[in-house]
Amino acid sequence: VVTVPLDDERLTTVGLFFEAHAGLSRVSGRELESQTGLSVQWFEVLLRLVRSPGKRLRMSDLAAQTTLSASGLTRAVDRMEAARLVRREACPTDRRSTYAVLSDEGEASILRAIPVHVEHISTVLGSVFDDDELEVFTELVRRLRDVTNPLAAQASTPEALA
Amino acid sequence: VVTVPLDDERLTTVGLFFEAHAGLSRVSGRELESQTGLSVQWFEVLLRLVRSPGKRLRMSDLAAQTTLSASGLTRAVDRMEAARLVRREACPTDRRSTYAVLSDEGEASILRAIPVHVEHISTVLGSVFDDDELEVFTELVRRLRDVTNPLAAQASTPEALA
DNA sequence: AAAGATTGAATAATCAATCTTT
DNA sequence: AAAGATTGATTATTCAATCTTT
Repeated sequence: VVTVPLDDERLTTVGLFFEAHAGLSRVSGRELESQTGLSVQWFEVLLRLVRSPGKRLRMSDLAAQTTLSASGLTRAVDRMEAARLVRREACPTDRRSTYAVLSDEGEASILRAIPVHVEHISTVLGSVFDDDELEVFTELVRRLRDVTNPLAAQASTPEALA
Repeated sequence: VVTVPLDDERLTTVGLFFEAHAGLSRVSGRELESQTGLSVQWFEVLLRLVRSPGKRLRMSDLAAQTTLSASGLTRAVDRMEAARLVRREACPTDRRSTYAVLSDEGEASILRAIPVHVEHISTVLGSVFDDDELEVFTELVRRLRDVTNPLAAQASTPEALA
């Protein structure tokens, strides 16, 4: 008798979710990298910065909004600074903090990359969902995000950007 | 005039999806690791094996079914073999192939871990979705998975398991 | 003491090259 | 030549420890 649920429904949901992520991540990462020279990670960072007031964000806030840890972000910003996409600036009001600031090159780069990426994911999502389904999917994913990743959720609320 | 869509709806969908994945992965990874000593990756591998006929899978098939690349899987199986959770066995019909085979310890380990993990993700999913929503979500995610990760999709069809 | 950021050391992931078998 | 698997070398990620500022 099988007493362990090898095929529990929620286990399946999570498994599919992880597989979908791995697939989408691989596919859109390849596309993005070949078309724009940006990795998914750099794209994420630059996108956060270009959307932020003053095109800057403190290192710790940027880490909270991406998939990177604090030290992971430090290293990533090192490399992006070497590539002239961002620069570091001291925070005048709290000398513990450092701002990552989008450079002109970084801005040009992300503004070039966004349409390419949007075009690609539109094709993918368009081939999977119709408009209503996309709306439902987005809403359900948003709720899952709010619960599992409250830091990211907080970063995108209007108050947090004030 | 802003000509680049910084807030395209599908870009938001994908962003939320990635944030949700990062959150769920972190949260359930921590829980799984602390409760069972298995990383998400090892859990995935063991789960695939325990579900497979003969509790074994060729290295290349196992790689296709997980988030690991071929060489990534080789390294992971090295470590899991050292931990006595799996062993390698030669394939009698094709000497290029190697089977990764679940050991008794590996089986005990995954059978212990599954209920813990199911319990945890049930709590999370249960706090986000009601039953109908979970069903809708699962179906939409499945379709996204089928398109973006056809290898994983293929692995779970009945024919592929025959 | 705690927050913010960084670093060193260890661990893991990836790419191309390699080896064997088909 | 191509498939299957592995290895070496490089790169990236993580953890704990460190340093400065609050």
